[in-house]
Amino acid sequence: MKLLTGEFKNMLDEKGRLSLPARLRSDLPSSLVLTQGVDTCLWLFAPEEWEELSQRILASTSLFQARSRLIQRRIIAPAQEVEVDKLGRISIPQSLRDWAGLSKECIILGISRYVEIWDSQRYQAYLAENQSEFLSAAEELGGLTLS
Amino acid sequence: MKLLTGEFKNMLDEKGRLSLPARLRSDLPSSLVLTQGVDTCLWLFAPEEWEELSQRILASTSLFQARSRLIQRRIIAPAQEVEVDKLGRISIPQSLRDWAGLSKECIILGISRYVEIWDSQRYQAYLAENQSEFLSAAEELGGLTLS
DNA sequence: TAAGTGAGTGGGAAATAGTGGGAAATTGTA
DNA sequence: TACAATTTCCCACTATTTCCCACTCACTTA
Repeated sequence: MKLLTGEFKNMLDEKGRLSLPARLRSDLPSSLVLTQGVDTCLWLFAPEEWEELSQRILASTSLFQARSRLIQRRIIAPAQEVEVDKLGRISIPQSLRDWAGLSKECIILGISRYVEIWDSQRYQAYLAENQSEFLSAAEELGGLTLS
Repeated sequence: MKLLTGEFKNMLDEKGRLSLPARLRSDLPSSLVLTQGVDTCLWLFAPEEWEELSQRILASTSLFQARSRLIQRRIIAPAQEVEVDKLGRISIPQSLRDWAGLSKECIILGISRYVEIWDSQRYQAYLAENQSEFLSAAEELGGLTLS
């Protein structure tokens, strides 16, 4: 699969539609799966990727364990299929919009195998809060070098 | 790949384009990957270098760990492919321009396997702030000798 | 010193991407 | 069954990006 990365800022319109950045769009199919992410953002997957991820989650969780049910309810349950319209937009269901706190300005992150959608202010706050954590995580990558 | 070094000062034009210094250009392919660096600068890689680095990062991080997501969002997500136009310029996407605080005067650093792009003022400030840190880091290299 | 070459800068025109809004269709509700 | 509300489809406008070319300045070479 191609790169599928980049950080973009697009506006959610009054009808709850969001343009996918052209650079990401060209590598995505016209039918996608949108769900709640682990932080307060939405995750957008190609159907095959979602299929694989959800199967793996289901395989490692059980109906009879509280923690498992939590995971299933938080990740699997909210998933909805969305279509890319012919101008390259998706319409984000109200429930997901509310949950992620999307107001108008959104940040769209391509993370190689999937896409994240954040409310712009929340994302800035998230980065600010985690700046020092990031720096120490980066130090830990110190072992990685350019060959 | 050849040694890719040198410190250059070029101007970002009003459309967000930056000339790559001719000396670096001749050793770079016409398609490159630009992303956020760990400090407030941009990193520019040849695609193969980036491919290798990003794969190693992705392989050592997980969608389900907070620190991993932070690394992915800060390093992997902002990466975008840029083309060198036939006059040797790259067009720096708005989001990266804003993030690195590039206004007009930019410093371009060749660092052997990759290139850094700094806002001139920020780079000066960075050097000034870290002068004593540099001196002690140099001391630590004491074991290294010529030969 | 003058001409030639190469590097960097700037700007116009065309193409593309993003945004907003109307009309039709669908859904839910009374 | 009729009405209201929401969603979907379609089109138009505007801003941004991309492509192309011209200009200037500095350095080299004759």
